Amino acid sequence: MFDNPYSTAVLAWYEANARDLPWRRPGASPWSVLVSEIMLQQTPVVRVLPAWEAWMARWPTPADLAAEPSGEAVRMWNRLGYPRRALNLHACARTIVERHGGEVPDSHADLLALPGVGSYTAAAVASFAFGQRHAVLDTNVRRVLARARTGVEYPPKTQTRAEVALAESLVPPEPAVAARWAVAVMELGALVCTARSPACADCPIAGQCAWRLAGKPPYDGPPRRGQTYAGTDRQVRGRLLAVLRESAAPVPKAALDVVWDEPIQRERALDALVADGLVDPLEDGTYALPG
DNA sequence: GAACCGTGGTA
DNA sequence: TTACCAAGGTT
Repeated sequence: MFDNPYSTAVLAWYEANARDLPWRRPGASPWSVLVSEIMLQQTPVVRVLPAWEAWMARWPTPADLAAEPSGEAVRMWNRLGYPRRALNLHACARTIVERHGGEVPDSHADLLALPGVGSYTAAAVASFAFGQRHAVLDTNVRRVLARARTGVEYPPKTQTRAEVALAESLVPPEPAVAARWAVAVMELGALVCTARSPACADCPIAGQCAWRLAGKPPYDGPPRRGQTYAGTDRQVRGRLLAVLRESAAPVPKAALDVVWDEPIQRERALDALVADGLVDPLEDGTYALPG
């Protein structure tokens, strides 16, 4: 087996250009890596940095978080978005304490069994925290491979088996090199091979990039539309939860009612938050973050 | 497989 | 201003 045709150039580029992110430092614990990966799901690094610092200062180990009510995790999550991730992280902490002796498991299968941990996050933690050999396929890597190998500007909207097979075919054989490759190619996508205006002049594999060599043909597939937000249940849920986050005490329903005029949608959103375990309806008719 | 799940920055 | 994008996962 040989390393892929990009690895030498990408690894050298990473050595010189990697960001100094706290969860990448030598002393970073597997727990701190897991926290970073959950926080980074669909969320930019610049917004995760302060949240991660505060989280790790308060709950340096899974046991520290597991000892708290889940609502404290939701409150600490603040406005990072997708607050069920806070619930997931809290459930991860309890599972890690109850089933793994308080240590983040190192096997891909055990990681995958944790709530909120899918194939990407399991591979990322196994690779970054434990130095294992896995294909780590996130949105950055998908874009790099689409361009360099497939010759198109953007990957398909949903991940395909062909993309997984391609990513797996490029993983260097040595675990330590594979782990380095995983973080390096991801960083290349984040800093150089970006979605909007890629900096091909700074790219270490520009000479081997199928898309650039084809003259950078523009994307011609179906519209890659993002979800609209204004007026959706998600916006209502966000407002409702914000009220509870900002209140130290349980709030009367009237305090929730004022955040959205339309009662049908408001009730539906509140019911969904309760069903999701993000809101606790108390017996006296008030509402609170879960205990 | 498509829809849903938050929030904020940028062009 | 609207639309897209940001280290995805679950149903």
